[in-house]
Amino acid sequence: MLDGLNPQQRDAVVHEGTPLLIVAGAGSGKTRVLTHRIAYLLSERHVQPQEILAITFTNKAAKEMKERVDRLIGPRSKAMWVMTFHSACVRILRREAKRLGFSSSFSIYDQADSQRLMAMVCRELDLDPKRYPPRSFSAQVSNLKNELVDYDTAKDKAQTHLERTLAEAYRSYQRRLTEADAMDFDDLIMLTVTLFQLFPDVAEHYRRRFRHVMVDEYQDTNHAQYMLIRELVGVPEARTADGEPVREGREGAVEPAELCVVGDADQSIYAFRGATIRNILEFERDYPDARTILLEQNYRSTQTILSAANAVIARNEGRKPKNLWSDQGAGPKIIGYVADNEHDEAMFVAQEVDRLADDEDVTPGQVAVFYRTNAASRVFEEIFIRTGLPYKVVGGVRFYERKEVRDLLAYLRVLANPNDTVSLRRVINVPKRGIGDRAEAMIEAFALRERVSFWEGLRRADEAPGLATRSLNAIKEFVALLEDLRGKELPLSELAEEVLTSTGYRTELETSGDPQDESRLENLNELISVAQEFEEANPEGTLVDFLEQVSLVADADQIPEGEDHQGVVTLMTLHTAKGLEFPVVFLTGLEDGVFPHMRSLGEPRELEEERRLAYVGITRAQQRLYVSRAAVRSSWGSPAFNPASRFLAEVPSDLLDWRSDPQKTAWAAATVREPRRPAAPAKTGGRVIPSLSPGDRVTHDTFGLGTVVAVEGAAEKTRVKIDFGSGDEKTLLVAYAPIEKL
DNA sequence: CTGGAGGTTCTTTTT
DNA sequence: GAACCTCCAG
Repeated sequence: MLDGLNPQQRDAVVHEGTPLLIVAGAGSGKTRVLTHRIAYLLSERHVQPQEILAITFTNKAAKEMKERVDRLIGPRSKAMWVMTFHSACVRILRREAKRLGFSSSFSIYDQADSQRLMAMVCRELDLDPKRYPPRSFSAQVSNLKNELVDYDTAKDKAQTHLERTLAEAYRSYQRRLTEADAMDFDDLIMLTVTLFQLFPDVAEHYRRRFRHVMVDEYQDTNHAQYMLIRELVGVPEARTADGEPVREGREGAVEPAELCVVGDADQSIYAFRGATIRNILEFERDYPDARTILLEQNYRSTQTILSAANAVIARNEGRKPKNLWSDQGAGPKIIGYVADNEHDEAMFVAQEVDRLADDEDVTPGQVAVFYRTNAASRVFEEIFIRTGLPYKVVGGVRFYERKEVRDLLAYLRVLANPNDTVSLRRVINVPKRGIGDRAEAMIEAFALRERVSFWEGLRRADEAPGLATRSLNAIKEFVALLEDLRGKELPLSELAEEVLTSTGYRTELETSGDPQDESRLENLNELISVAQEFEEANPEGTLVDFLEQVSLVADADQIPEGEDHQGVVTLMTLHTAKGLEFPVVFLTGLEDGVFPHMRSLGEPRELEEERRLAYVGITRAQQRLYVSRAAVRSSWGSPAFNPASRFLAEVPSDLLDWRSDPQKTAWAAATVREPRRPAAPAKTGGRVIPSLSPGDRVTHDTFGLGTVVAVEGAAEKTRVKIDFGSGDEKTLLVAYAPIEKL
């Protein structure tokens, strides 16, 4: 059980009695430690499998952990709970739903659903979408829930008119959710915490059951998840989201469970969804008798790659110093490439993958391409298709986010839960059946007045005033259709097929002239085969189970499986890449404004998060790392000239081997981005903005002749430092300064 | 009620 | 350059 572990790993596996924090640098074998720890608990410490709860963030991580434990100890592992935060909470909530006023087959709303619902609520409250954007409201409510703030508290805390409006929308939104017998992603966590706090007997049940709680990627937990862990472990002290200590009234009736968390503050990249690095930094304060074990030996990458990663992350302030090391030798240098534009960059990647296959025995399956934003995947797809390179884009416009897929799922959801108003209204006129906005509004008003659900309103449509006969007939037909479908006792996949046929959805797509409809049909068939697979894997599975699984899939769950990733190049965002490793990694789009992202440039804290993202990206590579940037990149349809990413300069130059002359495109560094709308920047209108790089000679209207010393900043904010002789250097905004290039 | 024209926003990152 | 909204004619 302890074979092949280094001393620190061994300590972590056998540690006993007090809370344990494993600070696991990238590639330091943390999954190995976790799985061995579980196996050790079972075989040496006589812990029962059902007493173990191991929590991860993605299904993929959970699945991998489960498989590896299985390999160590065999089928006994089945009784353990190894799952994501969200699945674990759903499992608990389904059992106890009644206590919170939900049915056990409640729907789960993803981000798109909750945005739709929030849009409905905002319209109902008559809010001007310009001043109160529903998307922003939806995001803010999500943030509140991540901090366990309910709408009453939000209302009490509200200072401004905007905050009061938000609290109002929050209340209304939550009421609609409950009426629809639905929970959003954030509710899954928050309501589980509420459940434990409101019903001590439920909390105690789970505390008695789970004597060992393990949490992976602890640096990515938000406040709600932090509290959930506290509740599960059963420690009476906790703190609020603001860091204030609180002591709950109860004393633990059950001895606290043994807690073991694994994480790495340098890989915290989810602050935007409420993750707080404080959870890991202050673990020792939260759990006073905690032990911390550091894993610094890296088994993944060459020393060159690690040195680059160490140098970059060292620029972040206030972090605990950590130095990854490897005994694998230096390996090849990091290769840098400056492309003329994004097409050139993608072409370079494609050619390099080919070359590696020919010269270095590297297969496409060993290669990954990372980018900052999903939108960047397009160019790679175009070029890879043209060059015939096999690839798979992970995430992006996800399968389950496609319109037709959501439509079919919405039908299924309505069949499982008639109160699911968001889904019901989504499909009420899809395909077109003559129930328009007006008819829908009439029904809504009627349902509201009669205090019945929207579905009930539809069923009683003949009592609703103001409906045109034509609309009424259409509604009657629609209701009959759904009731007929609901009455059918069909296996899942056949039910899905039946929905497509009886609604006319399939016929509509088949007979339309739109070439895109062909791929829509393919997607629907794909969904039906997903349903078939589900049936085969879960003979007992219900429609509700299927819908739940579909709601909780993550991007990372779709990564091609196996060591060779089925022979294809894997393309994904840096966020999705966390936790993975590849022999060859291309880190693309290293431009200020792209990566680090434009919106982080002014914010030191966000910039540090971008840097951690860079650290995550670099440390995915095992053997070879490529870094590339494009001098010109079109975004939003118009070209942008971005300077080199500051992260490139943070990689020690002796580790980097530039494939092309960086001077070649240096001119672009200082070029001002083309104005997006010709009218917008009136001040610069008509004037030719000089593109400058260090060494250029310029003249200034008042300061006279000078030499460019440095260029910094992006786009309109590009500043140049110019030496006008006599020792005085001036920093000027290129866009406004009266300078001319000589 | 539908569909097309025209305008607007959008891009961080995700369970 | 796509996906979404709004407005208006038929």
